[in-house]
Amino acid sequence: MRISAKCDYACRALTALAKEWPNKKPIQIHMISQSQDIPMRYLVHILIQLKGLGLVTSTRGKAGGYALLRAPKKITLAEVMRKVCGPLLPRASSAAKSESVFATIWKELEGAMSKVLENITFDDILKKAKGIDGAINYHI
Amino acid sequence: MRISAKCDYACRALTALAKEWPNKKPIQIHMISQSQDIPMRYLVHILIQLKGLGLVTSTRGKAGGYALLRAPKKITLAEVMRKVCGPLLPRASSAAKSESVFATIWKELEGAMSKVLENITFDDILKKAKGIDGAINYHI
DNA sequence: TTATACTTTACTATGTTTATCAACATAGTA
DNA sequence: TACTATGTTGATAAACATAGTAAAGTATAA
Repeated sequence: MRISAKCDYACRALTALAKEWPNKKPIQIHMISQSQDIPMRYLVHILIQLKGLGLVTSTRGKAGGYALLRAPKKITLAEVMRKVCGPLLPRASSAAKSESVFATIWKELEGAMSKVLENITFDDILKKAKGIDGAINYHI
Repeated sequence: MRISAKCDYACRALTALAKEWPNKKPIQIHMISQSQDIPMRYLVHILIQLKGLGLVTSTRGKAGGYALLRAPKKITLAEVMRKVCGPLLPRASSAAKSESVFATIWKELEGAMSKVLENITFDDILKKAKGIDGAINYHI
């Protein structure tokens, strides 16, 4: 089991947008791509999805780009993960088998994950990032 | 993010074997396939992997088959998941990016999952399954 | 009108899941 | 020993999902 690249990218992209909150100026795709080291051509699709999910808004034309639709404090990792990565349960579980022991266990596991992710907002992530960047100072 | 069918199958197969513990007689692949509703040709490969991981043993020839190598009580879901499904972290995370905020968060998440899974042994699963089978009585 | 940046569609590459088949190993029997 | 039924092992390939690329289309500020 793995967190997909797409999910990781989506979270990192949202972090980049959260950094600018509540500025009015939108951020261009290539900026996000550079700062977060995400393949630009792929990021395009992810941002469109995030827009469809009601997490970000977009502006076209010159000085266009993307911006958060809500305050970072109001966006939890749980919401993003659920929307972008989908549920934890295996696809194959049929109706009959949904009564199986493991259906119960996987749901229990999903609950434990949610508990952790509900308590992390993108405001928290910004604070954590500042700590790491300050200590290591890796980026230019 | 999803629990792969393979992981789900592996757990169900181990449950089928756990039911027979500590009988001496090995269980054939087609028996496991039938009772757990797992595609037989695929199950073959999963069992070979489980054998390589030191979870089960196999006997060839007439009356051959598979059996657990340890008591169900001594096998946790955490061990199986870690071995079969691999780590939670996204593959793409490079060395530089491993210092990223999300690398930390994904590890935290993995820890929360482990805590749940460490506390579930295949003995527990057998008991749960009995409860469900007894109540619903779905299988022939 | 024009440059710019988002939007949409189509395509390629890679990896995972599942199915098929031939080769090999073992136990029982004569 | 040789034969045979039964079952494991391993290689290969089709079907599908994911990850990433490319380029033409569309909206908007200047």
